[in-house]
Amino acid sequence: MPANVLVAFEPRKTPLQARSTVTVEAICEAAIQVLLSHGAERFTTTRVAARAGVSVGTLYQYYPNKQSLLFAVFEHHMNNVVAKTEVACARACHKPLAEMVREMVEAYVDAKMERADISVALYQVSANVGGPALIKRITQRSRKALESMLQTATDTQSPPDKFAIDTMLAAMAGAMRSLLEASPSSATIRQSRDQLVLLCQSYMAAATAKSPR
Amino acid sequence: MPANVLVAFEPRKTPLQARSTVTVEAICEAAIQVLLSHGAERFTTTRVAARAGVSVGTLYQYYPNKQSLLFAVFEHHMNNVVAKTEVACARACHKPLAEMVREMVEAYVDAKMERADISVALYQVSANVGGPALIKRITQRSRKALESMLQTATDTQSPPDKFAIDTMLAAMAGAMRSLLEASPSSATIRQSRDQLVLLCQSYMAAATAKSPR
DNA sequence: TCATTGGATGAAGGATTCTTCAGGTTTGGA
DNA sequence: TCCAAACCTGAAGAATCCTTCATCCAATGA
Repeated sequence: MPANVLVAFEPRKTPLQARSTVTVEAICEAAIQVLLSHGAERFTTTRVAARAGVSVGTLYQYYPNKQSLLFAVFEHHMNNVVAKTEVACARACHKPLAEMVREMVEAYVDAKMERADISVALYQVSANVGGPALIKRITQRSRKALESMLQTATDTQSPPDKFAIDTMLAAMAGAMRSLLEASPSSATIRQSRDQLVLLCQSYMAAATAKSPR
Repeated sequence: MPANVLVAFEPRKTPLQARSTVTVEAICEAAIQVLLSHGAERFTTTRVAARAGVSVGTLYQYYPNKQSLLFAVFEHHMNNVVAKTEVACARACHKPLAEMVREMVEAYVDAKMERADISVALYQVSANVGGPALIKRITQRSRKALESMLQTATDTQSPPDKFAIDTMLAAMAGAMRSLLEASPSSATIRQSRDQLVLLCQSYMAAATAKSPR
């Protein structure tokens, strides 16, 4: 029951005045910082509030519990990444397969890297905050975007199927995680990104090459 | 400082009599069960002891703290998986590249699946228990085994480099995780395993095809 | 047989943490 | 200006948890 899992994390109330908007953003940002500096184990609502420069009570005015705060940060980050991936997919339609894949992978890597600190921090949390349920949703969105794009490839008749796409998405996530957790130099990032592009390109080509030609 | 991180998790004393060996194994097994049924957040030494049918004090006789228990289970599982992968690598020497990769990937998937419950349970924990440090060690071992194997491929001159191998390992881990967390049917497992084989084969071929021919 | 070492017990101290709520402050419109 | 709504505060209740240690039981070998 993914739905039931997720409703428990809904925010308590939405900020109306400008003041509270600032507060909520400060809380989210503080949450990330606390996650990074103290780890998930010692992630405390009190600590978050202190770092955000507000009192605990304020935090609980917007998030019914600790998990909902974590979930909000998690969801926000994931939505941001998928959104950028979707844009890349839309932009890459009607091109050769290899080019499509490259643009999509690069967009994904860049989106993750844009706030590498958040990405890293959230790995500690995803499992304990309805992560799987959310990841399922996100994967579906990504798959749809990819399917639409791949159907318009100029050099393939039968695009890779659902399973191939899901496998690729999971592989990308894994490679990305390993990269992020190594706190890489920008040179390493470029190199790994190229490797990931190659991986996805060759897999997609192989998953396509079965029937046509 | 991976070394300093890891020493803090060393067990307190090793069981000598048969009785205590049973106890320690019961504790480890109970740890997994508690992890699965209660989640990492509510993973408690008291709960583990209760499930193992011993008292908390007994637990602390063998593990200096909660983390060291988790770490022991984690390490044991990882070592088991790498070991089986290494065996597969050794067995697959002096064969064509594609066959090598297939045997190795299948061994990896099978090893993970053998105790899928443990694999799943540990995802919740790896980040908070010196996981990254251990994973680095494990990755190095795996990489070495793969490098040795790939050098003996009968149909390639220049095997894939360090970066390609690491990328593949990370991708495999990611795909595996996604598979495990979906609590798949045995049909799905076979299918995903084949996809993963194809992914690794095509990537390794592509990473090789650069210079030679 | 019996002393010695290994093994097991579980109540309780010490420390955190989550969350609430009664009461104060600020904002924005009438 | 003034008031209602939005916001903020932070001490404290309630609930866990981690870990220790004084004490007892079991095994082993001399």
